[in-house]
Amino acid sequence: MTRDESAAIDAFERLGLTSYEAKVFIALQQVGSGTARDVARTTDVPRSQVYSVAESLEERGLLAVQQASPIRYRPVSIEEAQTTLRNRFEREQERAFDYVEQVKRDSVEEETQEDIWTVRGRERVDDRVVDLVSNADDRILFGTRLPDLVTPALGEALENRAAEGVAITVVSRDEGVRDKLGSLEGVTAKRPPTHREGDKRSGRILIVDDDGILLSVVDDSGGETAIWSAGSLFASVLIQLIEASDEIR
Amino acid sequence: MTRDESAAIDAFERLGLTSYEAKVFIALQQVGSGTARDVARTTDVPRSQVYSVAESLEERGLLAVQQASPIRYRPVSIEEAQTTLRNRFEREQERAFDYVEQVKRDSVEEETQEDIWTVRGRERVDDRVVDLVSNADDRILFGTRLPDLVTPALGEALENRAAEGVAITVVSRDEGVRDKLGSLEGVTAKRPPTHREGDKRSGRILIVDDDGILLSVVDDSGGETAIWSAGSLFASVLIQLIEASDEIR
DNA sequence: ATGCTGTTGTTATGATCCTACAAACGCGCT
DNA sequence: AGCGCGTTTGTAGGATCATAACAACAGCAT
Repeated sequence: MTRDESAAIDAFERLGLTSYEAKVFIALQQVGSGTARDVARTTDVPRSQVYSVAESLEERGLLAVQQASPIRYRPVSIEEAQTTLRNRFEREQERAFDYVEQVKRDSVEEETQEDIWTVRGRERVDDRVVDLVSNADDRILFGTRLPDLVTPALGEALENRAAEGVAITVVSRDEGVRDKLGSLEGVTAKRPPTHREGDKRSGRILIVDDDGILLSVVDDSGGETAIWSAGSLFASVLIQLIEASDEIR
Repeated sequence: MTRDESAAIDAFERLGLTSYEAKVFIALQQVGSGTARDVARTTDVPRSQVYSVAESLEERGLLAVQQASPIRYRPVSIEEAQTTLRNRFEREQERAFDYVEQVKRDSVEEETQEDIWTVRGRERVDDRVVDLVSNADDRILFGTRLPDLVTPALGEALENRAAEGVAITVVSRDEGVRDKLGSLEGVTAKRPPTHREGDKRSGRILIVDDDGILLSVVDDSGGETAIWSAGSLFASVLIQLIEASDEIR
């Protein structure tokens, strides 16, 4: 069992297959088609188990069963397997969220709660940044010294807002960041006036209108953690404090 | 626990969450945000379990944790949760199939094996039909008495083939089927010459070039099962037998 | 301070379920 | 009988579910 193979099996497991199912499917893709014995030979799945495993794979639409003696199995094409799995995923997701949308509380007033939230992980922070940006009505201020933190999704969101007349300022001491975002229609890119030499931990800063703020830091191992708040007194006070300093402006 | 709710929980489980995780996520969407106790109140998840469950949900990016006392939890928006899950799915699928593609045997000769395969389930049959159609070079003959078995994907596939100069004939005694497919560019729709009154079981028939055939039946409970073969002597013989009769033509 | 009460967050402990894995069995064939 | 095929049964291990116990702490009356 190679390193790659067990990684692939793990991935299949996260897609909802059991490890036997993953192994049988992979084995069948290797040998093209074959009997239970053929499959058992190329994997460490016991032959007696192949039958039931193949049956459940058939129900999932990942292989075809030939009624013969001995029974032969044949995998569907890779493309077909992918679309089958994807369709299944979309169907389940729809079912799951349909209900959630039904029962979701209309959280109207809740926006003004005095809450500061923590988000861990680069992608999570990405999502939150885009979400905040997308709700901007008046102005957006975004800053980071790390080009990696400027994602395509952020660019799109900023462009959309700019098209709606939202004033957008990007602040960075990194030329790449300024070029990438400054080239967008309606986006102004600046250098921060001061330069703190020892700054190796700050990640990004985002200010939206006068009531939304996000601030992230990057720890030693590269993990990003952000705090954010929107529509709270906290947020507006923090914004005032930050903008009173001349770090960004 | 309503019927809908447990269905939604099942769907979340198939997406890879545990039932506790699903319950906590749903509960948080209902209440907006809250403490472990709030969550435990609106579900049957024991409060002591909420903490660890919420932690794993945070790792999945489905909720945010507020560092306070007591700890407060807040779900991400439904849209964000969906894209997070979808991204995860796509990533895993890519990982899984990358490996499969690496090791997939170049099954060259294998096409000409003498095999007849069985496919169970409407969607599976749909997929196979589209796959066979897409590989047609010369001509396609498709027939069914059931309008439901004419899917959009089939229509597209036929249109594509027609554009490549493949001769396409659709045979049905159902006017709706003839209209739907006959209206496509390059598709000829016909009525079958004979009419067997007692035919309540046949599903669809597909003949591709002179070497691919698929035949499906519908059982009492509406389930569809198909047999098919391509590139085999079986297939060509069957095609000759069928076309010798005047049932379709 | 002291003691009481209720809550919070953590941890431990069975019960239960599913998968992984192994072995045996019935059957048809030669 | 001997052999391969397909089915069935049994067991060990792990994850999840469900409940309980625990220390730490805040509020409040003595």
